[in-house]
Amino acid sequence: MEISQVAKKSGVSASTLRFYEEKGLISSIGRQGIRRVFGPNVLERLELIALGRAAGFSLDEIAGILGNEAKPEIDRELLLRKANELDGTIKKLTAMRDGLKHAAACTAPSHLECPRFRRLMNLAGTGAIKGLTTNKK
Amino acid sequence: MEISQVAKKSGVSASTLRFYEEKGLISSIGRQGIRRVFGPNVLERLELIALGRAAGFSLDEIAGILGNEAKPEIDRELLLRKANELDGTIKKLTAMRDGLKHAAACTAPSHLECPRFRRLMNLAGTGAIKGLTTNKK
DNA sequence: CTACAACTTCAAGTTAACTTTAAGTCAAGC
DNA sequence: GCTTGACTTAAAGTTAACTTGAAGTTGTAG
Repeated sequence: MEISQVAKKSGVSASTLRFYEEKGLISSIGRQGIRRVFGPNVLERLELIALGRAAGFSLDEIAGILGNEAKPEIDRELLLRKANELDGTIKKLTAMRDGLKHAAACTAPSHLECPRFRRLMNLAGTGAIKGLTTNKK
Repeated sequence: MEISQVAKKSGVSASTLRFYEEKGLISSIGRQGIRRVFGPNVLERLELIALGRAAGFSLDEIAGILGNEAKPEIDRELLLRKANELDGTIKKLTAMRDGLKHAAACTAPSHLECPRFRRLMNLAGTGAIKGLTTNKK
């Protein structure tokens, strides 16, 4: 497959594919003239990368995890650690969500006068809720 | 208070405080010579900013929400929208976590042969799980 | 044969939220 | 009166994950 085929099938743009190759995340099976040729397993690999990204791994981490073997064996302990990390994130976000919902419904004249909102502010201020972002767009 | 006092009390570094001021997120009450002087309500303001960040607002969004009034009144509908957004994020992360936990425990010889792991990969690949990041460090 | 779309490389640009650096100001202590 | 340390500004640097741009190459359709 040519790069545009891979792009179309995977939903990953050609420039990103080149970027991923440069980073060692994927590799082409060879060249036809100057053009990259990819094997079909690159699609699986791209799904693994997407999975890793969704789980919160950086590209560098993913490169380390997947290695350069065709059939990567992923460390189960690592998965568990990441699952637990996600668990913590989920708990914090849940506290956040509940606090926001309350604040939206609260009858206090100002949010600043709502004790629950204050608690939430305090939580956020102390950094108890940290390391969370939702991407732009 | 001088900037270092605010930094110490809030846990926000002096350079960040200047940066926030430049962005219009906070403001000093005046100057003593060349040095900024902050009023006590800047601390509350910083907590609100931290709360907003934790909820996934960008600094620009927060600036828009808080305005430049001393006692900001925050749009309840906006809070609710953000709460719902968080709800979606939580659901995705939960699916993710469960998938990872399963994959870690799964007895299939390779993750690639576990149907549940494949489903997870597919989810991530289609972008059903998207717009999520956990910050570095 | 020639045009053209799709590829190629390499370098530089983008965004967010800061941090770092260089050069300067200023009040206080010795 | 000089040093010190905490402040000041403005500009440049940082990081991640890409995207964009410029300039060149190639297979194919007409």
